[in-house]
Amino acid sequence: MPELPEVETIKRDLEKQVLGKEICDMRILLPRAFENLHNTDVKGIINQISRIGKYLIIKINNLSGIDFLIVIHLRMTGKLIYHHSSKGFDEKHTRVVFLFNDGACLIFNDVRTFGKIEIVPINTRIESLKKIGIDALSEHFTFKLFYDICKSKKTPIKNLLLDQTLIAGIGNIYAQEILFLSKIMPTRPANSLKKKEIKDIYQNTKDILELAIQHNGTSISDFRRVDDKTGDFQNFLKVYGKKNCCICYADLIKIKQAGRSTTFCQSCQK
DNA sequence: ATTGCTTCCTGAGCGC
DNA sequence: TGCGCTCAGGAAGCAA
Repeated sequence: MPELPEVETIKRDLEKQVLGKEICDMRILLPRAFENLHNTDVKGIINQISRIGKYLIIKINNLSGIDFLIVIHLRMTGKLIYHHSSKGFDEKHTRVVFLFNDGACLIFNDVRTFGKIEIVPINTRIESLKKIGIDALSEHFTFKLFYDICKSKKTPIKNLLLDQTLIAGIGNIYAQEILFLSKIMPTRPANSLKKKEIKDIYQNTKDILELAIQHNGTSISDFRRVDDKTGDFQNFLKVYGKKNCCICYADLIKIKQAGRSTTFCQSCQK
């Protein structure tokens, strides 16, 4: 599932593949893939691609009207695939197709249909980004800020890491990896953590997200890059989907937290 | 204010 | 082979 490193990988791929290209039309196969579909007149040149948390933001320079943004959240199974032709690709689970004036296209494919696209004129409030917290790789995400967030919440540290209104970008895979590397039990109330422990979690968050980006993300099941290739970081995971601890070989414990599975080592994580 | 449960959705994997 | 069941989970919406 695309978390910060996967979305960043897609962002970088898109910068190489579609930056400067002109969108001339859009095919909608699943209308509910859109958050608020007011304007279907999606035409213009892609002149900037950015990311905040797990959101991808594509800025369009509209030649005959107001510039706008295409804001995309891939959720569980969403993919953006570039295809050199607007024909001949696998139509299964294709929800939206952005057509370029050179005949190529960008396909939004999404098996479980949880992904969302929002198209908004520039300088308007983006509904989906309204409540989002600070990006985990932003320079403004400082240790002091993270320390204060932890000290102000008694929720389990894993739930805190997953709360996008506090810190944006961490999902279920990386939250577990961060806590394993930090040797912290995912169930620990955030405000019970010592300064050194918070420091470790903070540093591991930055380190693992950056390392995962270097490996083009984690392809557990559905994640694919824009050219349909997989990332590599699944080969470096230490707890997610594992049965035994890679340090002490003990059986890993699996529990549910906030409706999502958590795997951890009872003896290595305190 | 805060926390936690339910809902959306499809395919993979499993036991029989 | 095929059926029915469980599981995967991000975030909105709602309830406590």
